[in-house]
Amino acid sequence: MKVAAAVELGSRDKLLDAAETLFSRRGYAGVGMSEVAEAVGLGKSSLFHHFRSKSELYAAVVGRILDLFERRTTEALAAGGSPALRFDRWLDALMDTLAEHHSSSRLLLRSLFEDDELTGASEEEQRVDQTIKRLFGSVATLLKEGMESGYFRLASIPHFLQSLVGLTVYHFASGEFGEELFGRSVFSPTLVKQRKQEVKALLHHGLIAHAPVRRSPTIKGGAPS
Amino acid sequence: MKVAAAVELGSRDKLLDAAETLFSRRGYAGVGMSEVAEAVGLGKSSLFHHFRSKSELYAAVVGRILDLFERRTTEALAAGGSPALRFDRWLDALMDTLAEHHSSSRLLLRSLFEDDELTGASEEEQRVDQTIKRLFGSVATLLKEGMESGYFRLASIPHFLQSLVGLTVYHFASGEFGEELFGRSVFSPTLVKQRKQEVKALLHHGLIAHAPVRRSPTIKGGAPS
DNA sequence: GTATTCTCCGACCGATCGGTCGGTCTAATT
DNA sequence: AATTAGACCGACCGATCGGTCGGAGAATAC
Repeated sequence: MKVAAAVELGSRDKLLDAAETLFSRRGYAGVGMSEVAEAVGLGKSSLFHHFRSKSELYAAVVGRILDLFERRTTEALAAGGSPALRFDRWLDALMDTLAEHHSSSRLLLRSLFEDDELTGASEEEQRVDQTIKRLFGSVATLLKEGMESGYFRLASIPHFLQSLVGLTVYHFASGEFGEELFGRSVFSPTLVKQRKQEVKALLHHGLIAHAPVRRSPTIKGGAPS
Repeated sequence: MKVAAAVELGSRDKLLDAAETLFSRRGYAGVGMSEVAEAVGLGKSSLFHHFRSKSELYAAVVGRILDLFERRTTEALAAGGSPALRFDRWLDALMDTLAEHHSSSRLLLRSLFEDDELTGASEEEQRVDQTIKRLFGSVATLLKEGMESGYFRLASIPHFLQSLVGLTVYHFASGEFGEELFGRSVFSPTLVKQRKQEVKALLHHGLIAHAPVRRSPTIKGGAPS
């Protein structure tokens, strides 16, 4: 049985890693099974030894990163504190995870907005759907508590959720376009830190100034191109 | 010569329409040329009569909706007024266009976050890139003016742009997931109106309450599922 | 020692991929 | 009437698609 030193990944995990990168970049249909196998130096038949079908491989990839997000979310929410504190901790955890796991944003975005990448029938795919629901459900609960406690403005919770996804996941998924817009990778440490600040500032103050502008924030970046 | 009544679309336009729907749903790699042709009752060879290659077809589809967005943006910005007024008009135009043109959001999102859907070499694809740059450039200019005039809070313009895309384009691209979250299609008139209000409220006040909550907005929707 | 299990592979399958080719039919030009 | 040009199609091309099959090689179990 498995004794395996921690440093050396098994073939299965290497395949998952390679598939994750490829699927995140080109989507389900854009990646071939032989391509995934070759990426880790295996034959296509060996890939089919570890995963029975392409859809199973994809579901495994998505399931893995979804589990990661759920774990981080649970951690951030489980540790106590006011809704304000827990929300802030969750937002940090979310953006840290998106930032450190480069392919996660695109994979997540794809599974949110591509309806029929998978048929949605197989067991593992249903598990993916359920995980997403649970994830959004626990954040929704947090938002509700935050509103009841007066920390959040009263607003539509579904819209709130959509806004949070749009503000965070999309940004890290914007890849080359984002890189051109900012002049550096969206994953660069300074830019990640900036994004956190900008999102939090937006959530706190909006983007439209009220009355006299009191704060004198550092103004960064100009028009693109 | 073309006399063609306005009601009957030429084969080329019908192909573009069909391709737009299919590409928006399943992406470049996920759509076959024969599928596009069959969708309008033509043979594959006839499709290749109108478009020399698949990438040319895709570029034509994306170029067409991008031109629409540029036209609407130019209209909204050209009509005079304060930066505040012009921004508000542009935001309305953007979301109206996203709402009425169902496939546009996904197509736009894909061209923003899928780097290598196309090779990026052919002329038409470069034109797409340039249109995107021009579009974002003119909005960036507006934001800059708005900040100088004191209407907008001072913030990073690239981040501001990313936030706007995330708040608007993603929402309309969220398809089935959005439908499940809200209990109705994100394109339904009431939901479109709601989204406009929510986005504007977010831009004006953020999502975090300050001191005593003054406004008493209609609270809509609860936790999903 | 042998049986079992795991991992991997080469060869192959039918189907579909993007794309080509030769040709037909129709309508406008001359 | 003859020619041209555009729209369209069936048949076909080589390549690649997801997936199968039988077996090789090494390790573990008994």
